[in-house]
Amino acid sequence: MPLDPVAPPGARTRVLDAAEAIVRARGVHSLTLEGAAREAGISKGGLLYHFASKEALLVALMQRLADRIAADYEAMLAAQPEGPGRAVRACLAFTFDEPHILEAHSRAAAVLLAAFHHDPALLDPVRAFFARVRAEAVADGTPPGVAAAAMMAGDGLFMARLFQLYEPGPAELAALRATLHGLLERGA
Amino acid sequence: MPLDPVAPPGARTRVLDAAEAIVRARGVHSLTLEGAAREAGISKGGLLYHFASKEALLVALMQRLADRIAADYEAMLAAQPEGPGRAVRACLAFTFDEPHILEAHSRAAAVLLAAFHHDPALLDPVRAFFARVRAEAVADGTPPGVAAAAMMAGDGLFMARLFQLYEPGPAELAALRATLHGLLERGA
DNA sequence: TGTTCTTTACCGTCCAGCCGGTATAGTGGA
DNA sequence: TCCACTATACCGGCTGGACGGTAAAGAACA
Repeated sequence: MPLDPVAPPGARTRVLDAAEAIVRARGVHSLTLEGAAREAGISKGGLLYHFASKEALLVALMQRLADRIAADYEAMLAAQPEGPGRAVRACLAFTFDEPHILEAHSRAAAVLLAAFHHDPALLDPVRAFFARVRAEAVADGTPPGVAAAAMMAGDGLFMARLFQLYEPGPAELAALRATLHGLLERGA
Repeated sequence: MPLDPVAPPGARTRVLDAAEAIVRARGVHSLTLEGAAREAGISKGGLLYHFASKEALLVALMQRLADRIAADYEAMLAAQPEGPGRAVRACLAFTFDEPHILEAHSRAAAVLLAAFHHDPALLDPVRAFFARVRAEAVADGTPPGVAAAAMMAGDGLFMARLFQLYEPGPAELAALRATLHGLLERGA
């Protein structure tokens, strides 16, 4: 039974997409079950058939996000040659070298915010991801200061976008990328 | 008629403090007018006398936060010798060299989150602050990549703490600080 | 006919904002 | 100095709406 590659998404997926879109477009506080259901072209009761509670919906959203992040990072990591700094290089690639990741980031931000608002514990998968990457960077042989600087700069950029605090232009972005790579190669 | 230097704070201030404390301790969603009023030792009606709406309360909270941030930064800036990299050095001092600022950061995080949740536009004062610091760093003569790296790393650390994603140990923190200062002095 | 999915209608709770009222401290005559 | 009036600060009950969640009845399909 081959899967139709362009099968229309099921109600469950549509609900997740809708919830994500709402949070992204109109903020955390406007995510309601009724709104998400409407956006997904389903009734509220229908939504609650798939997600027993709002929390369950957010957990599922968070799970999907964590899976996607992990998969993306895995791909970045695989593309990096082995050797010191590998994990950090993967992070930098994550931040600078994949346009479609920017889009993913923006959606991640929405989910992150919604989850944190509902219950900080929902971020546990993300915490686990960070712990893993940070541990890899150490095991990697990257000097701690360098690893921290490069990865946190990426996080800072992410936060700036999350709260729409500022958006660096292409030139600044390129300079930042060069500086961080220089730091990593120089090793201090 | 000299002002008593240790006069008990007025109701208005108590309400702001209470609201801040609630958001910080129990999250954005548990901030209610009634709760904030109770915590401040006042009735809900009394609170609404001082703040016409919940939004007004959040605006005031945000304003207070922005003022404090600006004042702290001003102090850091004044303490730095003139010359290239001054603004960035002030940012680093802000991030690493003032223990009491850490405390302030933690409170800032709560307010920031609450404000963003209610209405992203409430962050405008913070956006203005970032714009100013970023402009100063450029006018300063700091190479763009270096300025971006140093400041964004600080922001990343802030975000990690905001969402409790991770907390670097003292050694990592020291290494990070040294790396960023090295970067700044080297100028690339 | 049974299972899966979906709808409609409804309940209970929570909370922002409203409003009528109270008390205390001025203020301005007379 | 007494009185009438007003402003400031605060109280606490109420209500209307929003929203999470429930329940029971159908549609689609095997």
